[in-house]
Amino acid sequence: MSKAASRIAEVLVPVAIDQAYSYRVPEDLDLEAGDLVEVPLGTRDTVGAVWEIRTGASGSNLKAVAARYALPPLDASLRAFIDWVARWTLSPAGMVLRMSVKAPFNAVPEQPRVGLIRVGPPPARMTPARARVLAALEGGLALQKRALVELAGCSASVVDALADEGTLATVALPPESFAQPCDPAFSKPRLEAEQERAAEALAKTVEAREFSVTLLEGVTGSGKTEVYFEAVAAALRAGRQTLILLPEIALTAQFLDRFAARFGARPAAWHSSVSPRQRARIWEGVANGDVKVVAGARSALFLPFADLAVLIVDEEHDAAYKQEDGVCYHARDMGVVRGQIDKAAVVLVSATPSIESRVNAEQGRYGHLKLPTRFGGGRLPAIEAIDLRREAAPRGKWISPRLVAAISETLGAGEQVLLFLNRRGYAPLTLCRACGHRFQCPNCTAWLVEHRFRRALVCHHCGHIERRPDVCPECEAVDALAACGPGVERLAEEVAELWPRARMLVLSSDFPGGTERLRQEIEDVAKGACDIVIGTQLVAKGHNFPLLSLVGVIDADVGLSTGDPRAAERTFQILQQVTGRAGRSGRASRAFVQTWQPEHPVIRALLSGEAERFYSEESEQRRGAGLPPFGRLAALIVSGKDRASAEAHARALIRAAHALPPNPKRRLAALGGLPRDDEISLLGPAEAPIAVIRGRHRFRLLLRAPRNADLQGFLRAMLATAPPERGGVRVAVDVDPQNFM
DNA sequence: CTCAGTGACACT
DNA sequence: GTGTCACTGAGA
Repeated sequence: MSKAASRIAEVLVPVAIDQAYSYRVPEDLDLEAGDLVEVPLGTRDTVGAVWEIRTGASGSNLKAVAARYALPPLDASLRAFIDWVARWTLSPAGMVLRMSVKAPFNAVPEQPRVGLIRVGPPPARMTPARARVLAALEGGLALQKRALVELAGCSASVVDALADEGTLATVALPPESFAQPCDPAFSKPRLEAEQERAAEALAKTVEAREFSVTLLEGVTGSGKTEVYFEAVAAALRAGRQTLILLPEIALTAQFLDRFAARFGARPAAWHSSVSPRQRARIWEGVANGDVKVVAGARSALFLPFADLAVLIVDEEHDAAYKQEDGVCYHARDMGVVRGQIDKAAVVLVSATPSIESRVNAEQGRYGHLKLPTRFGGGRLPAIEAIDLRREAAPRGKWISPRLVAAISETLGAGEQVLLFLNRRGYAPLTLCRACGHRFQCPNCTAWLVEHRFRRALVCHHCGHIERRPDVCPECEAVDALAACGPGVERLAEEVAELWPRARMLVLSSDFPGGTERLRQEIEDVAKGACDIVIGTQLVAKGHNFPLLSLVGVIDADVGLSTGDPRAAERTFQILQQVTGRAGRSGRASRAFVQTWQPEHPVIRALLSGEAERFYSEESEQRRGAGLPPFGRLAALIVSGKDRASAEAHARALIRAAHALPPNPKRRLAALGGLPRDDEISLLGPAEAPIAVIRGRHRFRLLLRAPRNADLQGFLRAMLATAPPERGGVRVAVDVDPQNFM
């Protein structure tokens, strides 16, 4: 009945399953570990990756592998990485695999690309929208319909109508541009002695062909990018591959062009707006080694590199490296692991490194290269504090007289101004002057933020939105609602009053038109398309605004008292980054920081330029509190539609933790106090839902452990003994969470 | 009695 | 993640 021995493939499928499933290998199929195959799963056929081939006594009771895809196999190091990430994040291995393999299968079949081009006379009836379409096609440019619609800001039907009238015609476009070969010798810049030393040191770590991590810490404008490009050059000379990770928003044409100026071609770009077709091609090119350099957002970390030599994490402190949904991971930390498994050189780059990386460098776990001065003799802006207790703005205004004068002066000199305020919307709080009613989110403890443009009150916590009423819902007073405090919209109002002739742009994450449009706007600003930029934190992120010579921080204290243990670090980083935006092309520049608490350690360190002092004070505090990087943290987020069942489940988890076998290596510490030796302490229980997001009540349990404790082991045991999730209750695990609420 | 909507469950 | 099955409540 059964054969003596048959080959069995252990196949991991990209669904929420933690183990590989066993399939029989047909006689005529030659399979190896790593091969991508099609296997039956339930009623359907799905993609899978062969995790292991073994011989078994009988495979006749197993389903058979259906086929092998003609794609490069996942090599042993990628498989090891996927396993490692799954264990670390406590996610099903299949879900981690999914991040690696979905690209080549999502591609739509190659379809000819068509563009629209102006061929005929203007239409009989001209409208503003039609005019914008024609303007976009000025100079015989051919654009794809989607791009054209976006650029002209009109609907697709406007374009269709113009095509019907014969004004526009479709033409075939050449296939999408693909990664061209990069030349390490294309245009090597002249580096200064300091940069050159750092560049050589990085190139050496690449040439060593072994795992290493180096923190490249350089002030804004110190030429960090040019320095790490030399590590890329070293990899290219060896014919090996490079991955440059960037926060999503920093992946602009500006960055890609800068790369092209050095290497003669753009790298392969990998981010959310790259088409599925292009993704599939990049995936294959990376797997077979043809694509040498990828510049990508965090998901690029899971690409199947054939021969990764160097992995660069630019702006390594950026919170955007944290993936919050699905598999919860931090791309910087997982990048270090990938480097270790692939025996690659890892380079962490920042002007304001995370405390974690800084401490690792100081303790000798990472190499440490510093670039303390600006390239080309450029000077860091002089930072001045404006003590709002003495120099407040007039009532209902937010720009103090001294900053107003500086702005006028700068505009008069034809230079750009950046005003930074990390608050979206018009006003962070609305209250009734008659009865004192404050508009609060029905779900969260947060105030509702007025968005005047949208005429709405919005919760920035959970997304709840309601119409802004004219009448107080409490006392029914008419016209008594008062906006309290500034948001960027309100600041824009003030700027428009003060400098009516200045060209102004508000950049915030709720910018209408999405990321692509935002990227475009940022590039226009860099070219001088506006005089005053008002921005939330996204303006702090690694863009060059070469014409900028004045930065004004409207309220430096926003975010200092949020209860998040990383609040001080975040504020320091963002203020350092945003004030560093000024004067990058060597012109004299200034930064003004308006604050209510000039003696706060973060503000003091910023003003004195003593980053060292901030880092050592903050590290000491972290050490004292047992927080990362000296201790470890994990959060369990319990969510459910029904508040009571979610809360009950959170309590059941706590009981499960306390009921674990009395293992001296894994004792639960009493609440509060520091975990000693290898104890793990449970902070909580959360008495109230921290938020209600999309109708789900979320509770958070926090676990704190010493650095060497087996936190994952503890969590696994805790989850295994807890009652099963039911009643729509979900538990998400976040190991070493970056975000607290 | 049917049908859409919801949740629990299994998938080799 | 996704398809299936059982169960629920609204409507003919």
